[in-house]
Amino acid sequence: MLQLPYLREHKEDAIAGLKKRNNLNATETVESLIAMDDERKRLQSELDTRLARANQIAREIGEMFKSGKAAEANALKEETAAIKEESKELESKLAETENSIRDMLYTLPNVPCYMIPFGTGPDENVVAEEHGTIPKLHSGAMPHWDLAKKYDIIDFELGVKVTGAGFPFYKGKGARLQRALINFFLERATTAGYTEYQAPLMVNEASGIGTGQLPDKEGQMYYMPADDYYMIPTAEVPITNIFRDTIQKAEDLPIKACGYTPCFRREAGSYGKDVRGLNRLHQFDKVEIVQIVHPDVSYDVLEEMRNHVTSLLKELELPYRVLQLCGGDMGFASAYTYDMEVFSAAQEKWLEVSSTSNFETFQSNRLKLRFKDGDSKPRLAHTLNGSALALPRILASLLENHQTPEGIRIPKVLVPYCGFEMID
RNA sequence: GGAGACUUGUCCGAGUGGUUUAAGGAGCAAGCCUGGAAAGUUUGUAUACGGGUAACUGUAUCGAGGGUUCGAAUCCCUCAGUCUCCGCCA
Repeated sequence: MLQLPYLREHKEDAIAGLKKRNNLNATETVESLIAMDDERKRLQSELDTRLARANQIAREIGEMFKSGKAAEANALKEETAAIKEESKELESKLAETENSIRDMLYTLPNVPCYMIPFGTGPDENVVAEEHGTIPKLHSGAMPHWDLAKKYDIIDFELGVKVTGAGFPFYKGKGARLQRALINFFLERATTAGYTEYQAPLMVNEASGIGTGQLPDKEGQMYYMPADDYYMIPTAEVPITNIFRDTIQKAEDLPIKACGYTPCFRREAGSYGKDVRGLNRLHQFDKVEIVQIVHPDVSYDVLEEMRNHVTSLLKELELPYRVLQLCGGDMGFASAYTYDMEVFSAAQEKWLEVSSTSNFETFQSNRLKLRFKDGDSKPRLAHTLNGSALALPRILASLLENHQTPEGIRIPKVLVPYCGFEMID
């Protein structure tokens, strides 16, 4: 959520930035927010005047009762009736104005960093880095969904029977490989200084609001009405919300946290070959890394996180590229996003396996996540997160790229984690 | 799921309608004291939104939200959470 003082002081920058997101009427929105905020201030100070008077009267009445002047006290009481009525009216107008401001701010996306290019969609993302060579597959090479069947390591039909489409079973070496990947990713994250958490897989509404999934995008999350909980779409939600409503000490920054969780996404309306096999699931596994940092260093930290993610891909011997997303393709809360994609050799396409973003103060403002340097005023921290990594597409790419006529070769780095060298 | 007790500031803790503008203590910070430190002592020590160049000042916040009252940490209602006991349970 953007901050009103920021919108006031950097109005032109904010509007220009929002326009990078194809935001049709950024100017109008920002102008009307500022006007509503002026109104809010006016109402607030009028209300404060009334309340100050009412408090004063209450104190005077107290004194009078004490000194036995009950009659005078009763006379004073009459004055309060009018004040109360005015206060009530001002209060409800104020609440109304505050709600309108809040609703508008909730639906307003983050202002992209000044370095972010214009662009209306995925085609205009910028390739920031490419690494590795695309493997030449032997004749008879298969896409991962056929490999999964051939080696009996993933069962999509069984998932449909037990739950529904998008909830596969991993089986035998498939399951062990998943577990190996999770352990490998967690091991690398904790070595890099991230504290590991095992988080709840359901969150309450306040947490969904804190990281920006609510109130706008409840459609992407599974919802449990009996208890008013949401299944997490990413570990970012519980892990970042650990720090909601806190004031950190500057010397404790950066805070680095990571966690493995299954992730649940409804992804309504998806279909076709883009969602075939492991390409898009309703439940998938992911290791997430999160940092809470001082605003001065957040862009250095973003590069650090990018390097962390790409080093994993190198170790897994997967060809990858890093995209710098353009304004039109960036997520709602992000100021700057890198997407990491691996090449899936049999499908012959790039698959997104990580999205690593700097949210600047957009999340921390919603979360009320601040830090304090000595006696200075609390300031909003910057938050960042990244997938490190999402499993299914890594698995798809591993299976397809490393397939041989003899079986699927496990990258060396994973062998100690899964305990076998080939799936055959 | 049932019954009861409870939730106060950074922490502990007092407070059942009006000098509570939240006692007292601990911690922390600064000053004094000291050769230096400890002890002692004094002062300060929350957050949000306003007004003011500033000193300062107004309002709100005692788990959350509502209500009663001229006035609520205190009384009433709803909800959440913690603890104890009972029931059920991996």
